[in-house]
Amino acid sequence: MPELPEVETTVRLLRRELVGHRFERVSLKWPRQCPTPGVIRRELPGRRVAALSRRGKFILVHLRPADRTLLIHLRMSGQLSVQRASVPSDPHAHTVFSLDDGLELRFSDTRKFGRVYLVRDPDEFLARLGPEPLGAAFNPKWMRERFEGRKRAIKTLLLEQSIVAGMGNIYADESLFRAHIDPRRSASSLSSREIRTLHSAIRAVLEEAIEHQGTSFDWVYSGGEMQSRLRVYGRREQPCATCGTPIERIVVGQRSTHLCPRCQR
DNA sequence: AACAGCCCCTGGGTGC
DNA sequence: TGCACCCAGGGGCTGT
Repeated sequence: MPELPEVETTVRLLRRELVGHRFERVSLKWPRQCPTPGVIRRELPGRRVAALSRRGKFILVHLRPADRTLLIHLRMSGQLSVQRASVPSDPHAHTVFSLDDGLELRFSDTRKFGRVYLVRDPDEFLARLGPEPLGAAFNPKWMRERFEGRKRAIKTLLLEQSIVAGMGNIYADESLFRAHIDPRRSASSLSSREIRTLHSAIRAVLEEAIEHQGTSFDWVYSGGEMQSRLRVYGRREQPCATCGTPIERIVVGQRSTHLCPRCQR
């Protein structure tokens, strides 16, 4: 699913249900979902959930003892839920964590792109991620430095997790619309003023999306209301809310891209 | 280093 | 109705 706002929403919901519970067993039915199955089976049982957090699009399950951390990436279609073990499991729940009190943490993932890791040092594991877009380290100066000399489309760079952690296709399109910038523009062509505008737009869009619990789409993620506030994503041929020009859908860097050809330059 | 292109998967939608 | 084809929110890997 899931970009930063949807992952953040997931973390907030799971936090209430998971903190304090103890892992008892792990069932791994799709080997590629977990690159180190032996480590997880050996090290996870007996540990309790101390806290949950998010870094980019990764979910971090902090444990006690604290020398291991469970990391989950939902990729395209992953969903996490906490259920009673007696509730029938859905056929795509390839990874199931049995908890105390008869509960299960289920990782459903239709497209099987999601990943689960148990690591010693999450900071090291996530070292290549860029700054959090809502944190102080993500600022116009950082953006300007990263865009310098980069000829690729600005949209493509916004999707690079080493530049800004957690951006995805929906919110990249929405941010560029709100900044009035054409997603095909070379990153190095942006003026300082445009970078400042884009920086503000990214923050505003993500904050609004978190406030509305993210965007619900298809069968992958539900619960959010942000889809009704999107201005370009998924609105091909519908009139731009600002000028009435039909929204265009093009391909940039092999990703579907939505823009208003009149408002974005 | 930067970048284009391919690949991993499944299932829903569309057009013939 | 059946079926081939296209499409998808992510990201890692390859070769140039």
